[in-house]
Amino acid sequence: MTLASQIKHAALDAFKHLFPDASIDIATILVNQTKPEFAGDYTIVLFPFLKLLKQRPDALGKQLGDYMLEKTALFSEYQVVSGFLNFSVREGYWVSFLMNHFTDVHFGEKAKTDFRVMVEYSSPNTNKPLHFGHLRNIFLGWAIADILKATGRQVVKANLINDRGIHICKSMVAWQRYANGATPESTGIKGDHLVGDYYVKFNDVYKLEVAELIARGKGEKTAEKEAPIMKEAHELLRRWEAGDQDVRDLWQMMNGWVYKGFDVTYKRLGVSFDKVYHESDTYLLGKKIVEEGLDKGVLYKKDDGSVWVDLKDDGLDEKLLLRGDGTSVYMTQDLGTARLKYDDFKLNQSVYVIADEQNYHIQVLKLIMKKLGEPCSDGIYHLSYGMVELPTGRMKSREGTVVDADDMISEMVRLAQEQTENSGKTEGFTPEELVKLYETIGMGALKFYLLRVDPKKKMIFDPKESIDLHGYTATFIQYAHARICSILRKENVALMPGPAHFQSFFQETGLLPMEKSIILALEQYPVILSDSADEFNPSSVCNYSFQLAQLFNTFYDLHSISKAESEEKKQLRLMIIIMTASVLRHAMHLMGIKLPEKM
RNA sequence: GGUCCCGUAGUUCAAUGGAUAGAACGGAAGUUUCCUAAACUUUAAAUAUAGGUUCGAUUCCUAUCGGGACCA
Repeated sequence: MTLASQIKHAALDAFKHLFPDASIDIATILVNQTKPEFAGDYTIVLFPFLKLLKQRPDALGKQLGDYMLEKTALFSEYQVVSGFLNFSVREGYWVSFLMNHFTDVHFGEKAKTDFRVMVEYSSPNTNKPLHFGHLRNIFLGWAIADILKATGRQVVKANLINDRGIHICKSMVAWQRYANGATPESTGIKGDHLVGDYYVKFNDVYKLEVAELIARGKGEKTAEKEAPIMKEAHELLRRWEAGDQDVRDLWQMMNGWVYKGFDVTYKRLGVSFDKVYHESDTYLLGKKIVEEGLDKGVLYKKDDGSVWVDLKDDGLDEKLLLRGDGTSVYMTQDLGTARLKYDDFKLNQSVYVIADEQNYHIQVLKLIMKKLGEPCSDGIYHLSYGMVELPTGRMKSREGTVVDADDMISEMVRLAQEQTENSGKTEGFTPEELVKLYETIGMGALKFYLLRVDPKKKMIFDPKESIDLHGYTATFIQYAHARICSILRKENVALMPGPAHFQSFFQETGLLPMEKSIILALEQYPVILSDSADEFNPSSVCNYSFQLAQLFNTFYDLHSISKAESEEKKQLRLMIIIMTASVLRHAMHLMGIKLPEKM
């Protein structure tokens, strides 16, 4: 049990004993870290209980403090300062905590349960390459999946590829018309980019054709409908749905190029999936579910044959589920996929990592599933994240303002190289090691940049400003880690030595403030992890890791480890930095970020 | 028109209703015979506005002003 919750329970006991008549919920007991300007380590806020217990702050604090001091062995002293009860934790607690955990590479994790959760993330369309926004999605999905895993869930990482629909048909038309059979092999262009180029080409041509029709006197709406290239795209889609072999072959070929391209990017990002779904496989199941819904009377048909669900009782609107011509909409295939996911894995929870522009869509999906009596409807959780925008607003592929993911990765790695070379830190590395190092620093910076912000908040990225490698960054954490490793190398201590390496001769040694601060921070890691899982928020892990690295850097500047005042101090500090490095590695590993041993 | 989200230092971000609102970048001033200065120390600088609830509000409620998303 963590220290904070031990204190809560101790306080609850004290309340029960001192005020047997009052009933106090443990949730109302607030235990905070004591502000640095006051003496103490942890603080109980007394205000919530004053009225209920008819007590003055000082008197209540004294009773509570005396009782807890006597009944537990945790505290050395306490002070009451205007409604706050500040406890100082015994040094022995910190030292034995450190000795018990400093070699535990799984520190912070929870025991495995059989709670099964799927995290669907990435989920690209196959008509264009990944962009900066996708990166936020991918890193979030990866991080939250690993956080859930570390806190005891069985996790399935899933990717749902939107491989069918008008968008890919647009690329197909443009390719047929203008590519002269160009392939990734013949052009040397990465497959997803090649297909994306023809998607752009489609829009260019489309614009011209519309303009021409308007010039010939057509209205704008009509022109947009009648532009030949658009009609061709719709014709392709119709033939695709009808199973036309030529169209299917072309579709398969071009999607194949895209998948190859995506795989290269995924590999470089260091992410993978346990299960990949394709919407071309699930949309028919979606139609079936809609028909079942009609039979159950949950859904209804309008005169034109279209199928709807009425959500007015839930404060929403009517929602279309099948068009009059029987073709499906996004919602249809999402219903199919949702059931398939459940059937495949018997999930307790199904997490969708999807941008907040689809808040309404997911809300509706969940509601419809519930109405249809689908088993996993309550388990649907929308990990909704804010879009990544440019200072000028949203990225728009039509305006060419999209920041490409592959470009961004290369740029970050290049930046890492540039800064490493500028600071003259390339000595002692082989060329291969340097390549690896630049990749580690560049990718780390990119991931951290996108994960350090609360997912719910939209973020603004200015391509003119490069992502920093100083301050609140992965680089900062990596550097702290490398410094620790450097010390351990010089001291001939393994990164993860056995406990036997250290003698248990620590008594009350007189911890320095910085020594205690770091141990205290380390002690909190399990809470950070568990909260981050509960809130689906990796940014708190980033935040914590940065603070821990900051503490270490301050400590490092203030106190020598290898030339500590005594052998005992040296041993203590070695344990502190071993555990610090270990926790940093653990936390960053969950973010998909590597920490070098040398940089 | 309807629903929802967001306004915190110059900038990018923190702060389960709790003590004097924290960081980072940028600004100013310092630190290298000493374990990696990608670091450390000091310093100036912010809760959009007006009400309300509360012992206590950046946080909850109402209105206004600004920004954004979605649904016809």
